[in-house]
Amino acid sequence: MSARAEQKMRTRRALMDAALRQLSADRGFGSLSLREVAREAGIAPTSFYRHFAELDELGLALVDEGGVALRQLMRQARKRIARNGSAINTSVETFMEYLTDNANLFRLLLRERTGLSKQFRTAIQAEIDHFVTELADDLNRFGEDQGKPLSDPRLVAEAMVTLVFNQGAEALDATPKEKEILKAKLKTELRMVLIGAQMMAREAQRQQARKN
Amino acid sequence: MSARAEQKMRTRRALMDAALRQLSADRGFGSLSLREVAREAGIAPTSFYRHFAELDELGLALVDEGGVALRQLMRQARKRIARNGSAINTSVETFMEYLTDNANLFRLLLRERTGLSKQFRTAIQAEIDHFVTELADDLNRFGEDQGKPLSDPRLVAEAMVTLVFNQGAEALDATPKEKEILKAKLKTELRMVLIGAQMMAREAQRQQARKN
DNA sequence: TGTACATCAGTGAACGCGCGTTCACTGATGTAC
DNA sequence: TGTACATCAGTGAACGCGCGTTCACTGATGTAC
Repeated sequence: MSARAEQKMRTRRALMDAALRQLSADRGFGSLSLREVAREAGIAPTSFYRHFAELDELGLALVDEGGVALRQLMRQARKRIARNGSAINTSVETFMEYLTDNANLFRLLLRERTGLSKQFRTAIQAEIDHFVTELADDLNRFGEDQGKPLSDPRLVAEAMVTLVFNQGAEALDATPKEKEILKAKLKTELRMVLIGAQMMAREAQRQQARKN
Repeated sequence: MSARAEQKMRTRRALMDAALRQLSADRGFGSLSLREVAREAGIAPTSFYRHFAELDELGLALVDEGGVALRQLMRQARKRIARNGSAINTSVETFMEYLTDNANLFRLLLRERTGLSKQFRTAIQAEIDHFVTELADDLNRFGEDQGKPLSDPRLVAEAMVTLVFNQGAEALDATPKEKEILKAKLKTELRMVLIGAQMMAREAQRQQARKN
């Protein structure tokens, strides 16, 4: 790549990092201003337009990065589960690790998922849907392997993701001690859903058997 | 009350209604301006200060109203459950009814629960905690009555409220048809959690028995 | 009931501020020959 | 390799805008006697 192109990439990166740095418990993406982000990145406000047509475009680029992080997280969790077993424990531990390492990126996903801009919500929903689909596949495969099929794996996956993301949002601003408590709670919640779904599948099977 | 005090109350009400009216899928409380709310309420911007010291104070008054709605909802649900049985079905139906009737009030609660202002989050969390506590009591009583105790009723209540509020947020901008689907999904999710918690309690009992 | 004074919800002009966006520019980097 | 021209990331001045907040005011309502 030419030196010019490399420099351009570096500045683009600086803008995205500047925006991420300014996200926190009290600053949503919607409260950032173009001038502020440019200032933080060390460039003139007008230079911003060499990289993005508007602030939201930068936001969507960050959402993309969040999606990448989610997919990486899933791959990592699978690898670890294959080694350790203990799917729920391992998944929660992996999730929390990623959450901590990419706090502001997840903050963006978790916050803007129900945020102001339709465009943001749609983009994030797509990433989450992908995540849910993958999880549903895993749950299904896992259940069949163990001879404990699940009723409605997709719904189970949705419920689990809802619970995970919600505790995630709380964990973002929690102390390490609080995080441990949240992890324990989350694991129990997930186990409840999983066991409930197994019982419901068993019940449905029994009813089916009676009919035949 | 004096005519003057009555007029003042009416204006205050008009300000709160104006703010509520401007909340929607694309407008969070944080994006409202004092001037806009005053304009919509039909008074001069400066008159706003006769009623609230700042915009957030109005927002917190709305959160209070949301809390009242939540408590009313709970009372209503209990009454109906006493009549119909079918706790989950009835609760979900009642919740969705309230959600629809007070769409923008719930929008405020659901959105600002994870929103920008610490003050808002704290106030809303307090309302939700109260809600969770009541639900946990109900679950506990209900479980004992039926001879099916629950493991950790408080945690079950938290998981349920998380699921309910999340589907609620989605239902806010859903068509009636989509709402029916969301209701069905939510009921199934709640059933999974409940059954799972019952199974876990039974399992714990068995282990306890073995030890003795 | 009538009068004189106090209260106070609502007003309009004015302020300074940070914002997003435009524009014509500069000067280093890239390219064609 | 050297030269002449093209590209384009970054700039600084300038714009109009809506914002929150202050201030001194008005005039209807309330109160004391």
